[in-house]
Amino acid sequence: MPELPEVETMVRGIRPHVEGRVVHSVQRCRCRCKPNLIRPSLRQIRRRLAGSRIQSVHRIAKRVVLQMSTGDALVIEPRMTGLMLVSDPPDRTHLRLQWRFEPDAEHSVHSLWFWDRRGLGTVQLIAGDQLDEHLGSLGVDALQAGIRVWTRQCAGTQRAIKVALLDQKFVAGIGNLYASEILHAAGISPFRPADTLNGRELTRLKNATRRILTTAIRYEGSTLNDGTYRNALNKAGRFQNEHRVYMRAGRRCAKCHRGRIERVVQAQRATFLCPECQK
DNA sequence: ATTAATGTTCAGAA
DNA sequence: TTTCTGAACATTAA
Repeated sequence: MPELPEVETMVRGIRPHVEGRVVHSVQRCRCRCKPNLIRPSLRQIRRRLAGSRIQSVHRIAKRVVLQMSTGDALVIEPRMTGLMLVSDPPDRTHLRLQWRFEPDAEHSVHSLWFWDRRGLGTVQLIAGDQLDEHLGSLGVDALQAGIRVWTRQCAGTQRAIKVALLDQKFVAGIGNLYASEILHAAGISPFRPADTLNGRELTRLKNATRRILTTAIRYEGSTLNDGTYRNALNKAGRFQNEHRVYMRAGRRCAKCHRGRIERVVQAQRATFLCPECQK
């Protein structure tokens, strides 16, 4: 679930509690932790983090980045079910990592937590000069992408536009849920080869992307039926109530009132669309 | 009681 | 070079 709006909500939620804080200690929680959770070793992370200050908190695509005063960056990748929390977690058994802060008169929160039910998420400490290399060839952030970027990227691939939207090198931050919602809002069929979109459609795609993502941020993301996604205070998001196609197969299209929403599979992922108003 | 489905990323194959 | 496939893991629904 954590796509761009959910990760942005995490960042905004933890920022006031963690910016400026000095890390006192880093604890691995008592759940069985997978070997690929953290890099480098916990010992090295402790050595390089302890006593250093969190300078700022950013979102880069679907990652949370804690910029440390030492120049190091802590890059958290929630993947499927990871959460950043400053309050009680959904359950204790899936807590993975805890950062304790030095006591501070201006802050009531004393810990930051990484919680992850499925355990696919990662936490990596990256030296400052290696951050760009670590993030690799991420595309332009979906909220920043202008018509020039959309035009260039779409011209560069024949893949179905829905499949391209999931490629973080194409444009960064969109995941499976928002890809369907964006294409529906833009009135573009998910099957269209990206390089067949005309200028008018590219403009609609750019505008729909910004509108859907900013609205989803305002609603603090989507919490699906499994209830996994939560904001930093363990509260559910509200954008799931605004979905027009995602998980709505068989229901009438709320936009054109003609078609019924269909579920198809593209690149082994579910795609939802209205065959009447997406062309 | 198996099997399918679910959000993401990446390595390796086609 | 680009695109596709399966695996990493946990949980729920059918």
